[in-house]
Amino acid sequence: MPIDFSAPSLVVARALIGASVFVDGVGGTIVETEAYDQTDPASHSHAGHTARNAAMFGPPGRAYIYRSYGIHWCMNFVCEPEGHGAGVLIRALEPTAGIERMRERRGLDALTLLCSGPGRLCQALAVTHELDGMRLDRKPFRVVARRPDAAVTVQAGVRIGISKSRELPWRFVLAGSRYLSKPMR
DNA sequence: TGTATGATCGCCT
DNA sequence: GGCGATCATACAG
Repeated sequence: MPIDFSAPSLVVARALIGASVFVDGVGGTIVETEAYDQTDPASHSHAGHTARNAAMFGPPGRAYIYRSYGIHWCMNFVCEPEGHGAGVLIRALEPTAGIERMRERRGLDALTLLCSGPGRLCQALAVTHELDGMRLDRKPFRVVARRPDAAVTVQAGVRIGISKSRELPWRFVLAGSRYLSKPMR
């Protein structure tokens, strides 16, 4: 069953734990996500439509990619019906495919540092603004839902690196994963 | 193991 | 002019 990206970002963020994402065949299992939507002061979409966040207000099932701190790229999957300004930030992967290419791009050997953080995983998967607004069901993307019978334990907690709406438990992780950007407290 | 800092882009006030 | 949905490095204890 494909993932229903027209669902609320909280539902999609939870459903994505244990799913997989690949860009040109390089990627792995999603182990950490965060939900954002227009009601949320921490979201880029909160203040409305701008050139940067346009993809968030477009159709669901596409990528929203933005530059973070002027240096890194971060990738979201757009959710909810078109115009709602919601998305899920992909924060960490467990690498499973194209690991040598990730190592070259990251200049690192340590498996746990290749994709454990939103900026790191974009560098490892060569994600840039060129993919902003692109459909997730077309090349170069491939998103594979977790198996319905998969035994995954999803843990919820507060999001990382934000100053507004800090208390909302909108971060989701695969319990016990070694590949998180930070351990769940 | 932790705290501090610089890099540097786009949007906002 | 200020501030991030970050990360790597430098240093202290």
